[in-house]
Amino acid sequence: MSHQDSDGTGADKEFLSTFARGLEVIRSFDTETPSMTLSAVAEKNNLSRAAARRFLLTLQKLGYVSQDDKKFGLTAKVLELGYSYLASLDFSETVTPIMEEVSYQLGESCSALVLDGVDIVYVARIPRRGLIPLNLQIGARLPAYATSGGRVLMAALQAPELEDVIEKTHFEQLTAYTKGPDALRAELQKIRSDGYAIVDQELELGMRALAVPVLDRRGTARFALNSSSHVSSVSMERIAQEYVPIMQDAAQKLTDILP
Amino acid sequence: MSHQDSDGTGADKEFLSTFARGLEVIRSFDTETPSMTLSAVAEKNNLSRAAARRFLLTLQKLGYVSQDDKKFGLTAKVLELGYSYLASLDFSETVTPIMEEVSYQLGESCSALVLDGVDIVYVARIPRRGLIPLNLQIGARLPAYATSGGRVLMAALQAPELEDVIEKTHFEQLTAYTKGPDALRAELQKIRSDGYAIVDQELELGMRALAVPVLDRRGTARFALNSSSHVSSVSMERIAQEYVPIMQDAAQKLTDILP
DNA sequence: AACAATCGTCCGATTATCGAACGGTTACAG
DNA sequence: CTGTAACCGTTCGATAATCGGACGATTGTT
Repeated sequence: MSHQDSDGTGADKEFLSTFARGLEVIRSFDTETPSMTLSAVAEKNNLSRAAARRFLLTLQKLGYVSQDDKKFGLTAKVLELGYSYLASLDFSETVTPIMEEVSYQLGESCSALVLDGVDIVYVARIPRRGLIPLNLQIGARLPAYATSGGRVLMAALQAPELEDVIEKTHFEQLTAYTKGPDALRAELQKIRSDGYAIVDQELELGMRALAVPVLDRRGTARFALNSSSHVSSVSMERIAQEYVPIMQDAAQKLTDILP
Repeated sequence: MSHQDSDGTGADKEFLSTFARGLEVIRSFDTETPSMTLSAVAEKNNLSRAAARRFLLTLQKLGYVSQDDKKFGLTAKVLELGYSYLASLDFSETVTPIMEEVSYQLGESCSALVLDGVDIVYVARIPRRGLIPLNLQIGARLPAYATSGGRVLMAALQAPELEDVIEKTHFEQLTAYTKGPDALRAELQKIRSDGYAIVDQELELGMRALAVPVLDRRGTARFALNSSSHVSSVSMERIAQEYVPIMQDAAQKLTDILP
């Protein structure tokens, strides 16, 4: 027996498969199948019916799923799991007010986001009044390489981690302006010296976005603040000259606050 | 028979304790302890260090936790778990636009929420421009008994379920206006005949809230729409005469859309 | 009434999980 | 640079947790 895994069986002595499978069961509920019968859950997760039933009963006893006439569905309690993460960030008291101030000064939405693999994930958001073009809620994901927030966070990575992200990224020509890996590397250099990133219609035509990194006192990037606007409402020059100082000011305030 | 547990040991043949303990480990990360050493996790969850390590390594391999110099912390990926639930509601395409319309017409925030135990949980939200008095994000909880949304959803429950909720509720005199269990029962009767609920400063002084139930075509309440405003901005009469029809109109539109 | 498609339950077989014990690392102090 | 403290990593036999095939019960349908 090898003590390393990576053999086909994948059986790792310190991998709790029951736990991992249970998490998969939670994730197997999605838009297409918001509620499933026991058998459907079993099939979707490659479990025996008996096993699927054990997972569902466990989740039910814990309050994470409810049963409605043979069909099982998630309850709002599963949001508490994600909430553990948001609570561990502890934004609501300290960070949100500063973001509201930014949103007010710019007259635009303002979001906080972190890097997770090759994606950015929204962790806080102050929306702009009016119809929201991209309806991004907390937990929403976008590809890091094509977003301003993703770029400032990538720019803050160490070389090996950055290479890892770039390698795993699936570069797609989302608009005519979307940069590829080589142009991205050059852009990251610029971002490092500038201290902010502006992305002009690379994710979606008509949208411009600005982001700055928020560092803690040790100088490590904890998350990014971003704001996006329509091309019609603001020029690139105005973003660089008016928006950037406001965002950097907010980022500095946050640095002073963060533990 | 005796196939029921409820003996002290609690060992239930169809309860996957490894899974349940793993979920607890996720939830043990909170605002006070956003990152913990292996030993801290073990202690907080009454696990041996070896066991805690297995849970953490499993979570790490799945990408839900990351390790930073002996300290473990959740990653943004745990939000995906909660996202399974939001995806299963599938609000973003259909429900949100209607809520935006309501928010625009009323000039107030508009939220969608569901009942989970004795709490309501926000599942979608269109915020009002300006400083938000209660900064409620998706996943946030409030006590059902003192909120308009909670009341319309309680009013829609069957008698035994309703009794269960009332019994489990911890009634607190949150403001001078907060109703107790008896007044609540009477109020629920009124809500059933009116088809909407207005709560006047029972949760927080200065805040009034209106909610209507959203039914599916079979007539079961799926969630509630709510809107809250400052006492200074709108009278009770205006809520009843102007706001209610707009909300009920939106609820009807949603009924036609829902599967 | 027979059928099909579910779910619930049981129980011996299997293996996943457990934890005590030991060894290693780092940090700090004398 | 020895000693101590506070961590973490690893191992392995013991044990309990989990598995799943088989059968029975239920429900809805033709």
